[in-house]
Parts: sequence; structure tokens; C-alpha cells
Amino acid sequence: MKDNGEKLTPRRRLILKAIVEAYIESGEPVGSKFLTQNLELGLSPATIRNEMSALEDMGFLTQPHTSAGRIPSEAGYRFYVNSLMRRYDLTQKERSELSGVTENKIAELDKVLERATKLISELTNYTSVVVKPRQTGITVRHFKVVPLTPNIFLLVMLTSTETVKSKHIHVGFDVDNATLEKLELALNLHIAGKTPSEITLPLIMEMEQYLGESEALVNPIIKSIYETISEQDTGELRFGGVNRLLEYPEYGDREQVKDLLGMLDNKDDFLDLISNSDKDRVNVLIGSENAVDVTHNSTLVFKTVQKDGKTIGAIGVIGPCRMDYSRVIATVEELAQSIAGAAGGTSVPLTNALPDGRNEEKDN
Amino acid sequence: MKDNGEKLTPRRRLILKAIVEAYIESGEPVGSKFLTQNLELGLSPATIRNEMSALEDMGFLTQPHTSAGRIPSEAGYRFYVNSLMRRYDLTQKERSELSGVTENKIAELDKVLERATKLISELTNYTSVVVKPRQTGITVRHFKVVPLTPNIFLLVMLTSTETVKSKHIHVGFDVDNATLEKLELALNLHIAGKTPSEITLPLIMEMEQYLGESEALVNPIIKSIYETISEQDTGELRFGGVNRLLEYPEYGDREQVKDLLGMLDNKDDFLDLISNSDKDRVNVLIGSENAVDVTHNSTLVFKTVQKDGKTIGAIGVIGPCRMDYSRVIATVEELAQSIAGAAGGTSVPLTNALPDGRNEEKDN
DNA sequence: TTTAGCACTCAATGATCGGCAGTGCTAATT
DNA sequence: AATTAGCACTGCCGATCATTGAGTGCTAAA
Repeated sequence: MKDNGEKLTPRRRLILKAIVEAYIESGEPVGSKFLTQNLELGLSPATIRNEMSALEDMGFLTQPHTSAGRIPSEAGYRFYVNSLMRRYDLTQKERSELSGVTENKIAELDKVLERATKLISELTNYTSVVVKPRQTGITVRHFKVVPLTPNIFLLVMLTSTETVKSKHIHVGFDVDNATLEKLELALNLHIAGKTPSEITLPLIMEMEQYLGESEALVNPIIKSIYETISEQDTGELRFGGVNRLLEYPEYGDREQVKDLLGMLDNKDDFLDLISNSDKDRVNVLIGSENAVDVTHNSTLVFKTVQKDGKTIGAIGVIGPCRMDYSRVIATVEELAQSIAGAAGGTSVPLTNALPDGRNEEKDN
Repeated sequence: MKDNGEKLTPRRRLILKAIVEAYIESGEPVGSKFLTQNLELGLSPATIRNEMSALEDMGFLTQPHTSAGRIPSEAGYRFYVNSLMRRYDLTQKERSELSGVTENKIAELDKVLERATKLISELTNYTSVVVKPRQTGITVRHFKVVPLTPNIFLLVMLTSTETVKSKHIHVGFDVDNATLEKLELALNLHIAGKTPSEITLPLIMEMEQYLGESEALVNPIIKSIYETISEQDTGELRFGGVNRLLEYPEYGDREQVKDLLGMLDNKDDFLDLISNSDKDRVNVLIGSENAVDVTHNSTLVFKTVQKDGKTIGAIGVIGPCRMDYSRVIATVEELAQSIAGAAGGTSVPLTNALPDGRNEEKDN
């Protein structure tokens, strides 16, 4: 059971690749007969069987039971993803759909991510996962105050994450517009650009002093600012196309689906996972490689979305280990880049996959 | 097979009620033996059997097969909900949790509804449904313009539905703050309060003229306004606690769950359903009473949320026909009222259920 | 090194068969 | 007239068992 994939004979690579791809497509264990028919080697089933047996010894394949064909083990998928997989070329149509996500320049992240959820799930036919990670050091960059009624006004905040939040502020007395303008000015002067820890008591008192008799405004406003920042801060996890999970026989077990869906509620593990991931490439976590318990029988493919060097989110796909890796990885990568804004133009390399399928090079 | 529920003997009502409640709790067909043990009538199984047979003839019960107990038919549930059910009294704890949804005066509808989704699903242990209906005649009540960079500014719009939307506007040239102030003024003067159909070409041209050399600003803005309004307009359908569906054996069929979840994508039927519903009470749609195909084996309990006489949303629960109606209805109603703002204080009557379970009155 | 041949294994399928929970009917009881 | 005891009947459920067939591992021959 040596797992040294480098020692793999070209022929074995070919066979492994064929098995993984056949299994990905059909979901049925792959037998020697099938391979002789669909692989253009002039080999008999017996030979294939020997090779398959060897691949099993090396840990790349397993047998569900003695008299069935082979299916890839996690190590098998891993080796496939790292070394065998041919990169899927997105069609023109797919490419344009993906870039369409950001087309009309809506810079609001939430909206973009929401569309991304839907699109990626449709294109891959798996359940999509979209994450907005927790963030620290968020500030309100700019304040606007909009009067509504004499004692209600709207506090509009543009945060450092480029999103706009607004809060209704109710106060116990009437406030005139002049006061509100003064308030707006004060907020932009004293509070804008400060992180919560920088908004200190002296600062608040200074504000109150400045506002004079309207100092009662300050308290609800500071509260709203905290709320806004912590809302932003919380992180978010959203799924799309959940019903697609149920298309795959590996999710026949109700419990598993239930647990997976339950992630929506306790999202912390997931957020940690994302924030500890490799920021530069598509991450592929196969089965138990995954740190989150409930996904031990699933594969998670995701990539963080970077903007100006900061992680503003992550998009990905969750599905059975038997997943169309090639297509999924290509799709996730393209979309992540499209969201990041193709401005930089530097093409990020795909995990370890070779670009053109010519993977059966002579080995050692 | 006369379905005339009024003709029901008090004893039969009692038996029907017991069967429905037992079945709701256990999910197993209810037999005569169980009833003699748990119902404090001094009756033998044989007598009960006769009565059950009669109830079946009237269409309130069915038998899954000859040698099983009875389960309620849709008509049975209906009669139960209309005439037999005792209203569930929320505990103090439940009540306070429900009212907590709106407690810190966050008037932003989206946020409230999102919390509602979660809460109602937790309290009832069914999947919750939250709807923001399509709306017509939406206007932007107030505009604010916030400069970001020389050629990007933020257009903040307060709509007639009390939500705040903002769009980044990119323009091909630099705009100074004075122009933006002028723009803001113009928007509030000419566009605020107008529905899309009232924003006519002459009006737009007037705006352009007023802005003079910055007329190029007008087009992207008008586009953003349309977008904002139509986003608001679209309606939204959200589920919460989807995994709870899988707890109930009636959703053992994968296809059914899949279709149900698929509703998230094509939400139109659902939105129609809500907008055609009774606005003043909790709607209970049992199985095929439901117009939407995929819910033919499910029950939908929902109530619209009114504010100032306008329907701003709907909340509800979806689950198997075998549902704890009493509790669900009470929860949905309480929450809908809590969201609407308990201000009015007029208690809306529950469908047709009598308030105190004394339903076994003498009949004709 | 490859391959043909063959015995072997085990999941899946389908038929058979009591057990059992609950019914409907009839006749006896109140 | 209403209720009940008795009893035969029905049909689901689970267990058992035989059959089938795809796929394997091994051995010996090419």
C-alpha cells in the first residue's frame, strides 16, 4: 500500500484516469470488461484486472464488495485532480454567462454573490456555496443623513467593504434639518474611517459636546454604527440549488442531506475553513480531507474572491466526491476571476492540473 | 359519501378529533384499540369501529389498506382545522421569542423577514416560507448622492416601500461636488415620487436641460432607478430550515423534496398564491386545495403581513399534511402580527377555529 | 508478459410464508 | 335500538431462501 503516485506506470495512469472518469459519469463501479471495450489499448480483461489490482494495492481504488468493479478512493480522486485531469475548456456560451454576472457594473457585492450562487449551480449542476467571510477592521467611510419625518431619519453608511447600509433612527423628539446637517458633518468628521475600537468614549463625548442640545442623538447612532459593522462582520453562508443534491444517489441517506443543509444554520466551521484556505488557487477538498464533519462524504471545491488584495468572499460548489472535477474547477475559477474583476489579467494557475491532458508522459 | 360536516354527531366529532390528533402526533394509522384506551368514553372497539366506518363513508377518514387503522383525509384535516381544533396557547417563552423579532426597531423589512424565517422554523419545527410579494407603483421617495471618487458616486434611494437601495454610478468623466448637489436637487424635484410610467421622456429631457453640460449623467441614473424599482418589484421567496423537511417520513420520496426545493427557483406560482389569499386571517391550504402542483402532498400555512393597509410580505410554514395545525397556526398568526407592529392591537380571528376547544356542542 | 479459463464471491432480485394488527360482519347482550 | 363479543378475513411487513449475474483472483498455457 505505497501511496507514492510518482511510481505510476503510464499505463496505470491511463487506466486510473479512465476508471475515475467512467465512474464520475456513471456512478457505477467500473469493471475490467468495460475498460477493454472503451479504452483503446489492445489489452484483455485479465491484464486490466491485474493492473486494477495493483492500483487497489496502492490505494487509488477500492471495491464496494468482492464481486463488483472498482471505484476511486479518495486518494484516487486526489491523484486524478492533481495529475491526470485534463482541464475543461469552457464553451463560449458558458464563458459569456459567467462574465455576465458582473456585466452591468453593479458593484454591490451581495447582489453579485447572489447571482453567482444561482449561476454556478446551474452551470455545474451541483449545489453552490457562497461565503462572505467575517471581516475585521471594517469602518464606515462615509455617512449621509436623510430626514424622513420630524422624529425619524435615515442614517446611510458606506462601509469600507463597498456596501451601503442604512438604518432608521427614531428619536424621542423632533429634529430639524439644520441639526441633521450638523450631525452628518460631525459624523463624517469624527467617526468616518474609524474601527469600532477606535471609537472611544472621549470621541463620543466630543461629538455630544459639538452637537450641543441634540446630544441625545449620539447614543442611538453609535449603536446603529456598531450594529452595522457587526452585521457586516458576521459573515454569511448561502447555498444555491440545494435541490440538486438530491439528484445524486450518494445522498440517498436522509441524515446526510439533513446535516449538510443544517450547515446553513451553524456556519462557523465553514467560515473558518474558507479563511484558512489557499487564496490563490481553486481549493479542492475531497471527502475526509475536509475538516468539517458533515462533509466527510462530500467534496468541496471553492475559490476565494480577491479584490485589491483583500478577501471579499468565496464561491464554490459542494457535491458528492464523485464530482465532475474538471468542469467544476474550471467554472469556479472563471467565475471567481470574473467577480474579482478581470482587470489584473494575470491568469491564476489551476491547482496542479496540467493544462492540456498530455499527462501520460514517460515517468521516472 | 356526504361531506356535510354539520351532520356530525358529537361522539363522532370526538372520535375524529382524537384520530386526527393521534395521527398528527404519531404518524401511524390509528386503530380502534388505541382509541378505546386513550379516549375516556366507555366504548368497546367494535362500537368505535362502526363510528370510524361511518366517518370514512363521510369522507373524513381513509384507510391506507384494508387491515390498517384510519388516517385523516384532506377533508378530515379541513374539518379538524375549521371546527374541532383547540387553539394552541403560546407559552410565555414562545411569545417573547416571537415579539423579539422586531424588538430593536429595525425597520428594514428584509432583515426582519430573515429573522422571521429562522425563528418560525425553529419554533414549529417545519420549514418556513417567507415571501416578499411583487409590488406595483413603487416610487423612489428620496434621493441622496454621495461622491466616492471623481468619476464614481453613489446614488442612494429611499423607496416607497421603506427600504433603502443604493447603486454605484460610474461615469466616463469627472464630476465635481457642485454638480452632484445640483443633480441631487434635480432628482428630488423631478423624479422623486414618480412611478416608472410617470417618468416620461419630456421629464427626462427637462432634467438633462437643467443639468446642462452634465446631461450625460442622466442616462445611467435613469437606468439605475428602473433597476432599483424592478428589483423591489420582483418579489422574493425564501425558505428557512429546509433540513427539517427531511425529518418527516412523508418526505421519504426524494422527488417530492426535490420539487419542493425547486420552488425556490421558480417562485411565480407561489407569489400568485399569496397575492390571491385572504389578507385578514391565517390561510391553511391542505394538500390538493393548494393550487401549486408540487405542494399537493403538503400543507401550507401562511398569513400576509400588513402595514398601513398594504401587503408588505407573507410568512408561513410548509410541511406534510400531517401537521401540528394548532401550534403552527398560532405561531404564524402571532408572528405576522408582531411584524405588522402590534400598534393596532385589534386581534384578528383565527380561521374558523373556536377559541377554547369546547367544540363538541350539541348538533342539530 | 499477456491471456484464456474457471471457480468463487456477493449484491440484487424475486418468490414464498408466517406473524400480526386491524377490520367487517354476525349474533348475542343490554 | 344500541352496544359488544366473537371470529373469519385481509393485506402489509419482515425473514428466509434460491437464483442470477457481473466481476473478481488465480492458475496454467501461450
